[in-house]
Amino acid sequence: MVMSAPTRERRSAVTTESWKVGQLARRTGLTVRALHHYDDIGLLVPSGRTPSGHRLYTRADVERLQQIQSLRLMGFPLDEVKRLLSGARLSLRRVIELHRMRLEEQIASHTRLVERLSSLADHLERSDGVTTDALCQIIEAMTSMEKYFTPEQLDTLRARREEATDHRVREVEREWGELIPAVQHHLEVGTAPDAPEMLALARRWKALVEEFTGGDVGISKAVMTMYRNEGDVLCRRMSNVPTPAMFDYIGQSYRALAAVPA
Amino acid sequence: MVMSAPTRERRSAVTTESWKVGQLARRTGLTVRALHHYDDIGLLVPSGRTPSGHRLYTRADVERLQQIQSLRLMGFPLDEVKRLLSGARLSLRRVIELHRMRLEEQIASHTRLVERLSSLADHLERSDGVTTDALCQIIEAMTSMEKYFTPEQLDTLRARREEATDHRVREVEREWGELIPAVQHHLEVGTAPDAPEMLALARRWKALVEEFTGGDVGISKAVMTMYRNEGDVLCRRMSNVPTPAMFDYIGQSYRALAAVPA
DNA sequence: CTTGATCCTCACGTAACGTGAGGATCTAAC
DNA sequence: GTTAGATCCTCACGTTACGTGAGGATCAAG
Repeated sequence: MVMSAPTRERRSAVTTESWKVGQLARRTGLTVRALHHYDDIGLLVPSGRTPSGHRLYTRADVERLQQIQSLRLMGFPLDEVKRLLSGARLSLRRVIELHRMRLEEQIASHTRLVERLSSLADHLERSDGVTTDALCQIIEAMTSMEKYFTPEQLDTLRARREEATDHRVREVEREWGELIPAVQHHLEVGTAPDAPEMLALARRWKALVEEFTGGDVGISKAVMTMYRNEGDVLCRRMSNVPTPAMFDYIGQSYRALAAVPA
Repeated sequence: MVMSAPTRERRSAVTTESWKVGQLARRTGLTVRALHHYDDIGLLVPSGRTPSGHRLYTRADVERLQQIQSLRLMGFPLDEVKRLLSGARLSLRRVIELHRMRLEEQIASHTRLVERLSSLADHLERSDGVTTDALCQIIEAMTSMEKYFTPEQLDTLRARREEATDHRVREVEREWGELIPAVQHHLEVGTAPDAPEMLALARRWKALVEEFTGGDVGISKAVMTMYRNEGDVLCRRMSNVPTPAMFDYIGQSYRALAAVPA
C-alpha cells in the first residue's frame, strides 16, 4: 500500500544494512515519534548512531520491531511487550490469560453501557423535549432497576417494551398520569379504600401493573423491593411516582377487591 | 454498605444544609480527591467556603453531583457531562449515538483481540516450550490470515480446529514435517513431477490440504492468494513452510495426478 | 492546650504517544 | 560553495480522571 520512494531510500553500499527513523517509520507504518518513544522507554534502542547523532537501526532492530508489532497487535501494553521480549516466557500462558480476562471485563462493562445507552435513547425517542434533569431521572431509575432486577428480568422487560407500540407506551404513561393524581386525591380527602370509586381505580391500577410485570412473580417482587428501599428517594426526585402512603392505600383497595368478587 | 458515623455528621442547626468534602465523599462513594478534581475543572464548584477556605456544598450542589454521577454511570467523559449539564441538549441524541458508536467500536476491537488471544493460547497449548520468537511467528501467521480470510472463513477454520483432537493436530503437523522436506529433496535432485514417488507425495499433500480447507473453494482460494503475496516472507521467517518453487513443483504433480487416473 | 481527624494547596505520576519549538544535519541542485 | 527542502535531534507540554503523597492550616473534643 505504502509507496516508497526508492531514489530516497537507496544508500551507499557500505551502510545498506541500516535505516534511519524516517525510513523505518515508512516501512513499518509507525510514526517517527513512536520510534522515539520506544527508544525512550528502552523498548527498541537503535544499535547505532551516526556521528551526528541520527539513529541507525540494523536488521536485528527491524526484526525486534516486527516482534514488537506482533505483540502489540495482540493488545499487550508496551511494558508487557518489553517483558515478554526479554525472555520472561515463564508466565506466557498466564500473561495471555490475564490479558484476555482484562479485555473480557472491559467488553462486559462496555456492553452494559451500550445497553443502558440504547435504553436511554429509547426513552428519549418516546418523549421529546427532555430536560437534562429529566434525563438524569431516567438514568437514575434505570440504574436502580439494574440493582434490583436480575439480568434476565431486565431482558424480559426490555423485550416487552420493544414489542409494545409507541402508541401503547404513551397511552400507559397517560393513564398513570391520570391514576396517580386520582388516587392521591382520594387519599387526601379520606375516601375509604373499599369505596366503589377506589375499587375501580384499583382495578385499572392492577391492570397496569400486570401489564408491566407480565404476571412474572419475580419481577413484581423486585418492584416491591425496589419500591420499599428507594421509594421515598424516587418520590422526592421524580414527579408522577406514587408515594409509600399511596402504595399502602391502594394495597388496602387490592385486598378489598379480593374480598369482593368481581 | 458504608457505615456513617452520625455523631460526626451532625452539625449545628444553622449550617445543617451544607456539607464538607469528606462528608459528601462518604455519602456519594466518591473520593475527596475526585471532588477536588471536579472543582478544579469547574464541573462541581461548591457554592460556599468557610472563612478558613474549607469547601461547603449546598443541597443544590449535592443534586448536581447526583446528576453528574448519573451521567458518569452512562460512561460519558467528564467534559461531556459538563456540556450536557450546561444545557446543551441540542445534540442530546447525537451525543448518545456517538458515544454508543465509540463504545461499540471498542467492543468490536476488544472482541477481535480476545479471539486472537484464544487462538494463540490454543496454539501454545498444543506445542509446549515455545520461544518468544516462535510466538511472534504464530502471531504473524494469524494476522496474515486475518487479512486474507473473511470472518466467516476464520470461524469455519476455528471450528474445524476445535473439533479436531489434539492427537490429530500433532499428527498433521508431523506429516507436514515429513512431506515438506521430502518434496524439497525431490525438487533438489530433479525428480520428475510425474514420477511415482512424487505422485504418492502429491496424493498425501492433497489430502492434507483438503483436510485443512474442508473442500471449501473460498478457503483454498484465500490460501493461494495469501501464499502468492506473502509466501516468500513466510518462508524467510518461518521454517517448515513450502517455498514458492516447491509449490510450483507440487502443482505439476497435481496435474500429473489428474491426467493419470487413480 | 494538645491531639487526632479533617481540611487546604501544590505537584508529580499514570499510557502511548501527538504536537509543536528551536535548532542541527543531510542531500540534491544550482 | 551555497542554498533550499527534507529530515534529524532534544526538550517539553498536553491528553483522562483522578491516586498519592508532601507540607501545612483548621477543627472538634478532652
